[in-house]
Amino acid sequence: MRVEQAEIARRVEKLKAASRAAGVKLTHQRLEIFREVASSVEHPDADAVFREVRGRIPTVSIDTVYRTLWMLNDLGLVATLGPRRESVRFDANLARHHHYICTRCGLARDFESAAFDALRIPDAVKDYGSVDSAHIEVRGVCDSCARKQCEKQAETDSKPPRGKQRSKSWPKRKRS
Amino acid sequence: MRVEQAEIARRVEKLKAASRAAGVKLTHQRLEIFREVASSVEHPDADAVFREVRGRIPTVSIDTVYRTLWMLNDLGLVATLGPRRESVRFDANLARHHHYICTRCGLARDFESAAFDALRIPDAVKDYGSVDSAHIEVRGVCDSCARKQCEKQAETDSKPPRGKQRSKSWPKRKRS
DNA sequence: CTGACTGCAAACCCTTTGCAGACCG
DNA sequence: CGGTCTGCAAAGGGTTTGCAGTCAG
Repeated sequence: MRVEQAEIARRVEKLKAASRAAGVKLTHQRLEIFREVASSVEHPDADAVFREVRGRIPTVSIDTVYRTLWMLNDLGLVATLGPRRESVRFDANLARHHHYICTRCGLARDFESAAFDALRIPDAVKDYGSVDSAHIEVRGVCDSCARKQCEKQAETDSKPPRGKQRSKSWPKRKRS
Repeated sequence: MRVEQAEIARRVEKLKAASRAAGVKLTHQRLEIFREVASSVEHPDADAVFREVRGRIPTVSIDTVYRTLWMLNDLGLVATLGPRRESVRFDANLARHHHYICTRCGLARDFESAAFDALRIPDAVKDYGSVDSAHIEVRGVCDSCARKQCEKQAETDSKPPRGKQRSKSWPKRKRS
């Protein structure tokens, strides 16, 4: 699943304008990195972007991906997903939206909720500090993982799933 | 700010019951690690728990903290905060609640919203997979950081804050 | 007593940074 | 052409793991 061409083009235009305005150079690498985030609905992390972009520019380095992603973030062209810090995922959808996240594989998807958007943030929150954004985070197990779970259940069979097996159950991203 | 004694005691009882039920040993270290998460409202990460617990058990190692935290998570005695994976923060408040997070220092606080809890999750979400939980994540800059920002503004003075200064602006956690 | 648990140290991996050459504007 | 940007390599720093001794039950 990808974002529509028209929307991607619109986002790229915005990038061009912003680069000019900020006085940063719009290099081939930067354009492709942005294009990747802008056309994906997967909320890729740096490594995922890297793998994709490498298909088009075989010489890009992961460093450039990191640097560019943060630059885009500073320019306000992408947002980060997650509480912030380490292993962040990026998001070029700047419209108001919310996230569904699979706790097993990390899949992230957007959804909208007019009902929530109409809600007022409780006053108690303002005592903590300023409010820049508010969104819903729904967690669950995505269909794909649920299916795998069933298969695994079949082979593991009667063993009670008790503690201690975390590291193995979360697939780690690997640099290919 | 800490959780009340009575609530902590209740949580510890639950830990004891769960350990017995799961057949895992309730060691001194595990008890103190859990007690730390259970009495904090800071949503500490592994390192923060480590620093605190070390005050009471000078010989604990960070490894044990990690192992125990994930074990508690597997036992359902603590939840994780954030989309999951790496540099996760833990939370022993299992009641329905929401999070305020400072994008500058990472401070995390709970709040409640009956209005949100009454909302129904959009049907579109169910297409992605099962729904285990849903909560609001409000992001902003906490009062403490806002104050520091002002001071810094004073010395940096007239320089326009454009792009490229991210690494420096996010204080990194350090092991003491 | 004995298997589960701990601490140690080293391995892992993701992310960042210094630097010299490449390239955009 | 000059300053920015890139790729490389190495450092940095958080998290995980193998192992042998220790301790809860």
